[in-house]
Amino acid sequence: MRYTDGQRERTRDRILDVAGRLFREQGVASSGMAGLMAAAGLTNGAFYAHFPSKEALVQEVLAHRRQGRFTEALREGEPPERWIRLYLNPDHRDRPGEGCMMAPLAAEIGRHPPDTRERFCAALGRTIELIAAHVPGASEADRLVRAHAVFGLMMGTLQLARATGTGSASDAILGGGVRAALALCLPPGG
Amino acid sequence: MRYTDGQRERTRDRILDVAGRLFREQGVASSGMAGLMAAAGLTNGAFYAHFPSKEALVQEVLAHRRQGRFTEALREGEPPERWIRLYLNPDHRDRPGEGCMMAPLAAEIGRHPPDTRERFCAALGRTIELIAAHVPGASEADRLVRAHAVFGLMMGTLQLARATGTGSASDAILGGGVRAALALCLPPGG
DNA sequence: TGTACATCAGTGAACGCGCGTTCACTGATGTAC
DNA sequence: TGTACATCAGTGAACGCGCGTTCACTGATGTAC
Repeated sequence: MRYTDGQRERTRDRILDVAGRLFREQGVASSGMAGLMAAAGLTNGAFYAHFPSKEALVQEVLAHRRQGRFTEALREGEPPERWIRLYLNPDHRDRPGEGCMMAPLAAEIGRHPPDTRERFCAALGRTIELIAAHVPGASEADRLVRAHAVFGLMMGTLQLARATGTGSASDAILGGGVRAALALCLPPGG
Repeated sequence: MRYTDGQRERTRDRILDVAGRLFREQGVASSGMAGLMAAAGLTNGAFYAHFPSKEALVQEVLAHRRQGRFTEALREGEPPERWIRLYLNPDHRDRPGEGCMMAPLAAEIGRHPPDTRERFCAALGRTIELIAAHVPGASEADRLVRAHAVFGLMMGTLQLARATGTGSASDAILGGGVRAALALCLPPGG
C-alpha cells in the first residue's frame, strides 16, 4: 500500500478538530471556510478533498463525540455531584471550544437540514441515556424524561453563566446550578 | 406639527416587530437585511432612516421586552405551575418567533459586542428578578441564584424539546421540565 | 538501474452570490407669503 | 388663491466584501517494466 503513513487521515482529523473548536466558539454560521482551513494550516481548496460540503463537516462534528472527563465520569458511574461539577464549573464556562457542543449549538442546529438535526439528536440521546442511569424513576422512560430535565438545567445554566460573564455573579449561577441539578438527581423523598 | 399621524414611528415599530420574530426564528446571523425589510413591506434602503446599523437593531430588539402572558403571570403573582406551563408547552415550543428571545439567542448573543451583550443581560436580569419572587431562599441573593437555576432549566429544556421535534417524545420532555421546575420552586423541606 | 507514468495531498486563483451599507433620487405632503 | 419651496418617508441601484465552492495546476511519492 501507498501512503501508509496516514497523512490524509491525520489532515482530516485536524480539520475535524479545528471545526469542532471553531463551531463551539463562534457558531457554525459565523465560522468561514477560509479561516477554518487556515486554522488547520491549510488553504481553502484542500477542504473538498476531505468533505463534500460545509454541511457534511457539521454533521461529522456532531457525530464525533469527544470523550471528555464529563462523559467518562458519567460512564464510570461516579456520583452525580462529580459529573455535575465537571459540567457546571468556571473552566468549562470559559473554554467553550473544548467543552460540550450542545450548549453553544443547540439553538443554531435547529435551523439546519433534517440530516444534520438527526445527528444532533443522536448525540443528545447518547448523553441523556448516560444521565438516565443516575436519576430516580419508576421506569426507564421516567428516568429518560428526568434526565432531559437534568441536562436541560445544566445546559441552560451554563448558557446563562456564559452570558453573565466571568465574575463572581457568574460563578454563583454555576454553584446554584450544581445544587439544583443535584436535587433533581436525588430520590424524591430523600 | 407635521406628520402627526405617526407614520414614521409605526414603520419603525413594524421593523422592530419583524426583526424580533426573524431573529428568534432564524437567529441574527442568518437574518439578512433585505429579507427582513421585505418582510416589513419595505425596501432595504429604508432601514437606515430608522436605525444606524443592524447591530443597533439587535440591541433595540433585546431591550424591547415583549409583555407576554408568561411575564404577566410572573408579575401578577400567579402560582409557579401556571407560569412554568406558559413557558414549557408545545405552543411556545413550536412558535419561537412569538416566544422567549433568550432560548434562541442566548448562545449567539454571547459572540456579539459588549454593548449588545449588556442589553441581553439586562433583559435576563429583569426576568430573573420576577422569578426570584416565586422561589424559596433565605436572602434575596439566594433567591436570585435559585431563580437562575429555574430559568436555566426552563430555557434549556425548551431548547432540548425544540431539537427533539414536535412529537410525543418532545411533549414528554416539556412535561418533565414542568415537574422539575416546580420542584425547584417548592421549599426544600416540603 | 533507468525512465515513463500514475497517484496523491494540497495550492491558490477564480466563480457566482448574498451580505450590510450608501446615496442620488422620487413623489407625496406640508408651509410661506 | 396660487405658487414656490421645504420636509418627509421611502425607493432601488450600486458599493466593497466575504461567503461556500470549483478547478486547473504543482510537486512529491509511488509503481511498471
